[in-house]
Amino acid sequence: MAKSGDSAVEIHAEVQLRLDHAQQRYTPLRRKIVDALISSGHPLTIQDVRATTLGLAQSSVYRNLVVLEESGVVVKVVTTGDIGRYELSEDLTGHHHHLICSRCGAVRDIIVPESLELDIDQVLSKLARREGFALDHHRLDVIGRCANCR
Amino acid sequence: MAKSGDSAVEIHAEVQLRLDHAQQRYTPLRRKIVDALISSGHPLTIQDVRATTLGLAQSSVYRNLVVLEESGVVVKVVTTGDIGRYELSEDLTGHHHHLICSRCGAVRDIIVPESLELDIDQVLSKLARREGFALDHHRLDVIGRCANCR
DNA sequence: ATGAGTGCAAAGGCTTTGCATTAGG
DNA sequence: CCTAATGCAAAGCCTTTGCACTCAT
Repeated sequence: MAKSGDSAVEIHAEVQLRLDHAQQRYTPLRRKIVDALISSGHPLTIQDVRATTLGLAQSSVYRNLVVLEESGVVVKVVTTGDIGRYELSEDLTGHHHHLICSRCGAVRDIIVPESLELDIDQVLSKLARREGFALDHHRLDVIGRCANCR
Repeated sequence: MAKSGDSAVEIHAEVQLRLDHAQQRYTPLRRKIVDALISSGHPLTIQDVRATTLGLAQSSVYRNLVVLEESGVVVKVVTTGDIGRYELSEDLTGHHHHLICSRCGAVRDIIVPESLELDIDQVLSKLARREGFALDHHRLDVIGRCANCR
């Protein structure tokens, strides 16, 4: 499986596999979206994605992101709730968290020490079990003001 | 200041103070909204709030939640991104985190050990500083499936 | 009387869906 | 050929705004 540090070609190969598995095609448009996500390095809005290619229908971007999401290639990132942002699945790029600007919604990826991740997972898995939840993953975000919005 | 464990009357008193400070009135409708949030014990959607009082205009709920948010009484909780949910500010009810059902969006409050909170804050404040962010707060959510949605 | 709060309805903004056209296997 | 993908436009859904009416000071 693809993992942190993979090159673009390796990621594309893994995306191909996942789409195959989901019986979906890896169309040029889907490849462009994945390329945009790879090169940006942070979650992109639909408009961000559209901006990377001229004459790209909005509906196509939405629909393809749905397909990519259902195939386990991308995930929707929830920030301030207004608009959706997408990034490559963590098992393609590595586990990380987000620094979110409460004013402009900008997102930057951050990585916290493995030891802290383990502590968090240990505590949360217990709590989830106690509440009858089937734990999927955790989300640790930092909310603040980015340099531009101070 | 009000803090974890306060009774409803103490919370109402503190809300009154905050609204006064923001030069806003504590109207019957606002009191009902606060009551709904106190008694529910978890974040409520606009429709949840409306359901607590008959013949309550949707726009009034939205507008009052804006006022309450700007006055530091409630905060908007972002879960799966589709619909907004609101809860009382943490300095009225105590710091906590959320268990979020990825299917139905249900939210339950959870409290993690203080020692873990401290570890998280220490790590995140460093990372935020490094990225030029003015840290406001952190958000640690557990995403999973609730007992009903397994 | 004067300004805030409320209800109703219309407008906005992001997202989804329908349908005809085009491309891929 | 036949199904999937795309573009365009319309529809949906949650949220915000406009406006007249009511309430409180």
